[in-house]
Amino acid sequence: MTLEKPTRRIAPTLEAVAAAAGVSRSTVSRVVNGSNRVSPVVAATVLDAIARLNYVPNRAARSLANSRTMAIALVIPEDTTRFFGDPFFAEVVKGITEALESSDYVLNLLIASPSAPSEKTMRYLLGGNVDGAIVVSHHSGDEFFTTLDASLPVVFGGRPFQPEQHTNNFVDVDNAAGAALGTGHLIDSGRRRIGIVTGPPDMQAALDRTEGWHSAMRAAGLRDDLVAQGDFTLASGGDAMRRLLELDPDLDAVFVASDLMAQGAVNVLIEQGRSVPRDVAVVGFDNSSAAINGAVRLTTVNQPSRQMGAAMAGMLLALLRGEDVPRRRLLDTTLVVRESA
Amino acid sequence: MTLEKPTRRIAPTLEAVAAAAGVSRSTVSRVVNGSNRVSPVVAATVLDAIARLNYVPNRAARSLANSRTMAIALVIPEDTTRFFGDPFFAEVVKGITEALESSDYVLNLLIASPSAPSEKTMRYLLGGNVDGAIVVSHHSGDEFFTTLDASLPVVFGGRPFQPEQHTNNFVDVDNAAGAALGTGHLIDSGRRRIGIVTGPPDMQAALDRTEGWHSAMRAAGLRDDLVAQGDFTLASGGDAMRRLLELDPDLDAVFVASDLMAQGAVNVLIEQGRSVPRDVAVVGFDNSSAAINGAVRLTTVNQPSRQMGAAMAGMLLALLRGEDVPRRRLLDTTLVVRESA
DNA sequence: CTGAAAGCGCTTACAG
DNA sequence: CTGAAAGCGCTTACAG
Repeated sequence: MTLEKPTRRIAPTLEAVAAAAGVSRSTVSRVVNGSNRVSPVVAATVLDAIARLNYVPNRAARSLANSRTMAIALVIPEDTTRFFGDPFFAEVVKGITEALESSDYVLNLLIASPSAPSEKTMRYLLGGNVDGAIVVSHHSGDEFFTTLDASLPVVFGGRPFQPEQHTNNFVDVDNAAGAALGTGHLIDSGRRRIGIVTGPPDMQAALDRTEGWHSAMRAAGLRDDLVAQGDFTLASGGDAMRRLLELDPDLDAVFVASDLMAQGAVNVLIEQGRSVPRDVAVVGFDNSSAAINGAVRLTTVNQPSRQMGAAMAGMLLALLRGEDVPRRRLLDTTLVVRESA
Repeated sequence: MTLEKPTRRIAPTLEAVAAAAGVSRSTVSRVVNGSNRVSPVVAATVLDAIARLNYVPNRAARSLANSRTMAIALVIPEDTTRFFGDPFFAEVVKGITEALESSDYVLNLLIASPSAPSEKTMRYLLGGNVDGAIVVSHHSGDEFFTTLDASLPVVFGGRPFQPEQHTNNFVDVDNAAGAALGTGHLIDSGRRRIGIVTGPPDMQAALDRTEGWHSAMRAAGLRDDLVAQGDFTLASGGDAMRRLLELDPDLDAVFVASDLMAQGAVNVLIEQGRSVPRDVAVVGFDNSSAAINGAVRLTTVNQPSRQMGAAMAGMLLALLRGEDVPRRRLLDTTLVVRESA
């Protein structure tokens, strides 16, 4: 396909290709779909005709005939600003789109409400408009999505809150282990009064990270009572930091459950005249661009966000191919040491 | 549609509804499509059957029959991380999705290369897979998109670089006027040595903002030679700021063509021991969340990003309805004064 | 206002 | 390996 000036000329059909190649529609269909039950010579003739006519199969017709849409929904049960405002998700989306680029699937963007999906969203997902779905940023209370896999192949970005007796496919990191890793770095560097800024309790990853902090603290014989809740936004990180400072002005470190929140926390620390990391050391989570964009470059727990996105898409693609794939995939976290701790 | 447990039951067809209602398929089709050529009583019966069977029309069949896809492409000719990394775009996307929520259209995400679209992208766009497209973050050199409107209704987010004799539909602000507004604020507050951090020269908005700065400076009789180029990323803003400081260590203000870059510039200023705004005043552009997320809250030129997104979607929807709408829409910028200037 | 019928552009058993 | 034919689930003139 050369980059000629686009025109609204009538698109050639399978029929036209068949006529041009002097074969039946069945045969053209077979070569288009890569069937091997076509003789090489005939296939070559057909391919030639396709190129000559610049034939592109009609998706709707194809979809109607074989009931496959070649579309995947990217479901984001989250406020857009919140979701796209976090560079971690930008990387995940990038991984997904890259992995899909070489496939024939297209991505349908479905922004759903954090609480419950709209009727339009439900109808769309259940109405056979997509072959599968990737759900990112899942919150508890949204059982619609966790039971959606009864109707559709679904992969979650991050282990979702699951109804009893139900498990979903997902790609994630071991959040508890990652949090323990980050907290351990603070402990190892001699910090003793270590607080945490958590994520929202309706997200599994937030809960797991909090738990990792608790266990690392207890294992080191340190008090794990300095807790303030955030919601994964920058502003909430600052607010939580303020509360921690009130709870204990003598704290010497804080583990923050996301880099964006950590950036907010660092801003507040500086604002209140504390030096980072001298007075207060800060460890973030994600290793997104938020970790290097702020006033202080953050030491943080790395999540391979891009690969996670690619893994989500890869898992879904395998599912759609009917392959029997491992239903959960945990990637590794690592510690990235920079200035903040 | 109640939130019952999704199952892979065979979806009821138009045919089934017709049988249940005791009418022809034509009639059911008419009530589904809101035709008024149906008697009220019959319509009621049909509606009842539709509700009872939980009927949802098959998109593919519909699309095949009337060659409308009810899908819109959101084309992003930009690196994902870059695009989604800028909160300004997050707001625009939010405006678009909100405006589309009440329509029957779905949004297909098309991430294209900044240089040239992939063959897959071109085929998709020209292959009748969408009814229209919204192109955001357009760069020069990409004539494919600016000539795409010969085949498809297209709306640009931001006035695109246009080939000669060609104009595109777009929604934008008057970038030059906005930049002059921001620069004027610096001048009015007594600053005299005012630099600029520009956006990339392959984007029209960047060029226009630079021009607005030039004209405001010249109108005030000030030297407009303190220029450093960025690319709308945070890091580039910092780099450009460093260069400006080398060009003239005595500069007392800088107009930065985006908040994200301004955030980077502020970081560098602080790092180099300059107080903002005392030593150097900074005015950004966008009034995105980047303006309030950094170490210093930015004075900035507000773009109504959410409304811009909504306007893009609205314009495209009108075009798809066949309405004769104004092909370009300029929204107003305003100055938002905070701490940085 | 309503229905019978053709048609949208593919895929897929079924024969051969 | 190849083709004729039915069928996917809708819409839309065309009659009446």
